[in-house]
Amino acid sequence: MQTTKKSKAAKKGWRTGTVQEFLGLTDEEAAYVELRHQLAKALQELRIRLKLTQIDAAKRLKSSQSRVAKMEAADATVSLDLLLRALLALGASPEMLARAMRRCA
Amino acid sequence: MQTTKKSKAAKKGWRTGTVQEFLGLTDEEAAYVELRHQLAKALQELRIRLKLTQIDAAKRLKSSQSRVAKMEAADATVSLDLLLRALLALGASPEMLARAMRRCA
DNA sequence: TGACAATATGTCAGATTCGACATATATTTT
DNA sequence: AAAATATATGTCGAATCTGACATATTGTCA
Repeated sequence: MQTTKKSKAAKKGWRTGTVQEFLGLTDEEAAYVELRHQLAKALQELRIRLKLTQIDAAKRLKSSQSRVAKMEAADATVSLDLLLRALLALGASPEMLARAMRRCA
Repeated sequence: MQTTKKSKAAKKGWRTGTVQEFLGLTDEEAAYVELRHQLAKALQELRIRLKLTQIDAAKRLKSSQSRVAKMEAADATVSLDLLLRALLALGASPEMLARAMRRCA
């Protein structure tokens, strides 16, 4: 779609730009947020591939359903630490983690 | 050197095995520890490549020299979260992180 | 539709992790 | 080898993160 969407938006008087610009994030912060989202997504995909409910997953992780929901939503109260431990607990391979990292680029 | 070292050790009456076996870690715990160590090493390598002292690095990370030392030592009081934020703050690329992950395999 | 399972969101006390400081131990320079 | 620099280790109050629970919302099937 290239510039189509953007120029249409401009006509309507919208300002355009990246989320990063809008929130005034540094590159580092943006990378951090992106990383969290990629890992969160990887976690959800893995859980679903294993055909587990969030409650099932919570048991394996020795956590609670609500926390699993927050992990998958990359909620601000969830650390990268927890996300990674959760992925490992569901059997994610280093390869899988590496792929998630790559997606941030 | 294959089995040489191991068999020599056996002759001397040493028990052999992995650190994981010795400490009785689950696969998940072992992977977590390994991950921490790889990231810690990557951080140190990056800092040195940038010719920064731990104090210099601490300033960029808005942290303290002692904490940087602990990060590089993969100290138990340092979270993966902090390690990753530190790497990003020093400008590590997603590619670099992916490589560190891979090394865990 | 209404019941039921799954997921999402808000809150909080206890646990963990944080930066900072003091101090010990290398390592380098003179 | 003493001084100067760099790194490592111990401790602590404050800040953040965690699991658990309550509750709301969404999705699914009879």
